[in-house]
Amino acid sequence: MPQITPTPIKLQQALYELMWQQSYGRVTIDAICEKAGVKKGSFYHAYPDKAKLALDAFEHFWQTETRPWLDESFSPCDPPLTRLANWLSRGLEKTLQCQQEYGRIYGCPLFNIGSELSTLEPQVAAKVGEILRRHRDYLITTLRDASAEGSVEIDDAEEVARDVLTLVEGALTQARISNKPDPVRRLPKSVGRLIGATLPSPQILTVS
Amino acid sequence: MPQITPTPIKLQQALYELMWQQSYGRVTIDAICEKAGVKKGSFYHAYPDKAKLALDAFEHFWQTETRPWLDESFSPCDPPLTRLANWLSRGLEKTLQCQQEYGRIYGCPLFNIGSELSTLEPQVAAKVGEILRRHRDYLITTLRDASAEGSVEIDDAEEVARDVLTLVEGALTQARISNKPDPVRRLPKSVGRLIGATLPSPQILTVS
DNA sequence: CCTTGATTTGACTAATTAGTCAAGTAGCGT
DNA sequence: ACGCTACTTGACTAATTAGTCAAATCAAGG
Repeated sequence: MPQITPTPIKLQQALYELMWQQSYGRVTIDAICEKAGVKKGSFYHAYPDKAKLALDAFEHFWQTETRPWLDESFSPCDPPLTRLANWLSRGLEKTLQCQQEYGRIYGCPLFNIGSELSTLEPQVAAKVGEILRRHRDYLITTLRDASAEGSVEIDDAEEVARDVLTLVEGALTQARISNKPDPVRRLPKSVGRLIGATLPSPQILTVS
Repeated sequence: MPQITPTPIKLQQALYELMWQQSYGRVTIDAICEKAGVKKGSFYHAYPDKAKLALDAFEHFWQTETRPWLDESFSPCDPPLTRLANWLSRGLEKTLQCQQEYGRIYGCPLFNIGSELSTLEPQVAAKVGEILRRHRDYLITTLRDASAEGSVEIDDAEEVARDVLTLVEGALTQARISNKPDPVRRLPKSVGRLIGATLPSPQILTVS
């Protein structure tokens, strides 16, 4: 009879936020425990090490935050280019919100942590790669739709989707390094250039 | 009468290589010293801490490696789009060489370390930003030349240069995360898409 | 209520690591 | 040769950190 406890999730959230704001390597087990309000023994009862926790942390964040967000941004309700515009607009929104809340731009944990850990924790890097692939799938679908609709001229939607994601993640990293939102602000124009189209202004979405 | 000793440079090289292959945070002072063949006391004689060493390490690598490399790749001898093609071709070359030599793709230390340290060591992040700017200047010049020549149609060379650099750095990071050269291999096509032109095949350059 | 197994706790160990320092060495000008 | 200063060394301390463990606690079924 498996008892259910909030400890693993508290640990996941704690590590996720800490490594997003700082870096994976800088976050100690003690810091995770303190943030999660949990003692170290409980950590080691729930997880054998930090890397295993990171795997769950990424998956949990994907399921509870990223996926719903992408589902809404890329709703087939909207015309394909509007989906792209919405996604970027909401991304900028989040970036600015982060800046306002923490006085700092943290960018996207996937790229930051993935790059930091690629040589040190291959399993975590693989997880990051998998989640990036999930992102890409939204773009592939959207670009295919845009192509079918005739609003862009694209030979290989997958190729272009890769480029778009690379550009967006790169811009988020630039924003983190420079602590300025400008690279993200420029994205609609940049992505437009990349796919050879002008993105429409995003449909305004009010948070419920 | 300032005595001159190779210690600082040995330390710079050691830290640079180690943090490129692993991460900044994972590299200990002891590891730097061992790699440099120097005792810890000498480290602290030369530098007050790791961050200050990193500043010099980035500058030293720029001066001795990156700058000569870019100067040659972007020689105004060649037509602008050929310069771009050369740069990307040599970048791929380096990536493959790295893979062959170390069995791993390490990407570009600027993005990796810059992103890792942006919130933890602002001075180092600022240095990274500065060096990225130097890279960008090569691209701005090149795109201006291309525009003047009429081989591309660009309204704002600086904007596009930013995008190109973002895409390239993003691709290098993708390559590091996935440990595959494909994102770098795709770059000529991707950059071509971004600037709305097809890059020529690179001029073959034999190493002296 | 009582048992059972999951969970939590706090105190513990061992290892790693940053940083210090006094003593020694090496190079250079005079 | 002498003295000055830059540099090097190895041994040291103090702090941090990962990981362990036996005992305590909790939650649920019988």
